[in-house]
Amino acid sequence: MEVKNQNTEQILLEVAESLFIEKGFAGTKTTEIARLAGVNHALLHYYFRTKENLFNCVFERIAAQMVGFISIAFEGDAPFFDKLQRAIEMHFDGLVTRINLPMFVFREVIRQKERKDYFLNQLFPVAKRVLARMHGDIKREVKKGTVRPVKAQNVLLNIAALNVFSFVAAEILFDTKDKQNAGALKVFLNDRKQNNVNTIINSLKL
Amino acid sequence: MEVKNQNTEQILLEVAESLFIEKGFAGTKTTEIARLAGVNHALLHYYFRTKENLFNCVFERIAAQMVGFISIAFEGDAPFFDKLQRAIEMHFDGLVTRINLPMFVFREVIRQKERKDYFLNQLFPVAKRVLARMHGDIKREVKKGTVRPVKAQNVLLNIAALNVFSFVAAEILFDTKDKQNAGALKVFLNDRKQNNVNTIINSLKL
DNA sequence: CCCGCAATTAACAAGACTGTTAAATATAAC
DNA sequence: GTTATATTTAACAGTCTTGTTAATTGCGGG
Repeated sequence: MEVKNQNTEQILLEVAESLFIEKGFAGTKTTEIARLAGVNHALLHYYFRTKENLFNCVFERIAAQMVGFISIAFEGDAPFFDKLQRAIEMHFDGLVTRINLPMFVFREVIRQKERKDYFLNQLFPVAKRVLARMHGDIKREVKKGTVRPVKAQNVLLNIAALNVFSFVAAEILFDTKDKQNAGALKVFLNDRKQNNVNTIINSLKL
Repeated sequence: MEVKNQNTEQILLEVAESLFIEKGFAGTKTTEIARLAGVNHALLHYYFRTKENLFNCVFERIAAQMVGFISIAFEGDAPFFDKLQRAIEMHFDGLVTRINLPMFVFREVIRQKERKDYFLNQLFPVAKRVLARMHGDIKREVKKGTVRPVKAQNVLLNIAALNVFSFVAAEILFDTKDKQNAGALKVFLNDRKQNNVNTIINSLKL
């Protein structure tokens, strides 16, 4: 008999997370979660009562991570374009570690209004702070004549679009689970990271 | 008794399409498709044999549409930036009519390797032609010193990223089904369209 | 050692879901 | 009108899935 006490709950959460991310809510079966976690499937209900409940636990963890990626550093008073480059690269690198999180969040956020509201409520304070800071920076640079007059909101969306889409494209163009493609994938992502920084900065420069 | 002969198959296809798009493959039940189509659920199997089969029919129709959006016009010899603007706007407008298609395709393409291969095989010839033409144009402009040296592939991905993400963001920020938001949604999308054109063009201009 | 509680298990219940079948009905051809 | 064929229906079978329950095991405190 193996030792499984203590952290059965954690194991279930981890397996559930990876399955939910891969297959979505409807595509994931609680029996499979239990099987892969190596525990009796009644235990899943013992700890989490319902599938929906378990999913919410998983979703909250992931939403927190996603929001974390977005809180791109915009503090300090380094030159504007340096800060911008650093922010884009940090956001991009954050996504590298969890390639398929954006897809997951989009898919599941759209599925249910409460989930969307929850996500947006997590997101808003963070986004607001970043936007405020970026807005100030842009205003200053515009006055100096070094940056085009643009809405901070659009810059933020552009960064998110270019970065996130790079990973969605990667998932479609490569088989991200197939280790054989690791090299080509890495080259592709590096090229995209460089491109995203350049595209944003060049689109702003005057 | 209502008259339902003739186009039962079409009705099923249409209902199936809207449900599959909304809820994904696993989230859609054949019984619900039949119920919403107002036909006996055995008919669904009579016409399409299996759920998988029905889904494939739906998917092929949608993949064709998606690829159509991508075949952004790059013919003729108008000035480069005019062609670029037109292409971005056409792609964007194509998506407006089917806001939630990109999400659907991404979600389902990732789910199954054969589906991904099918989609890529549809996509490649179109993308190749667009890329070849764009590559020629960029080369010419670079020689003239009017455009930065960039890979056509990256420009294409940037356009797709900015446009597609605008709709994903719209789906998250607004309730696209709620008619009440129609006004705000329209404003948001128009702003994004303008932004996407400007961002791409300014990022290329020298 | 034993009491009480948490963790675990097997068995089961109820319903959902996909797909089949055999019979009934409509339709078109002759 | 009869026959052949396409369409439609109700009923059902089998499996999958979620969730419950009651019994069992393990374990720490007294």
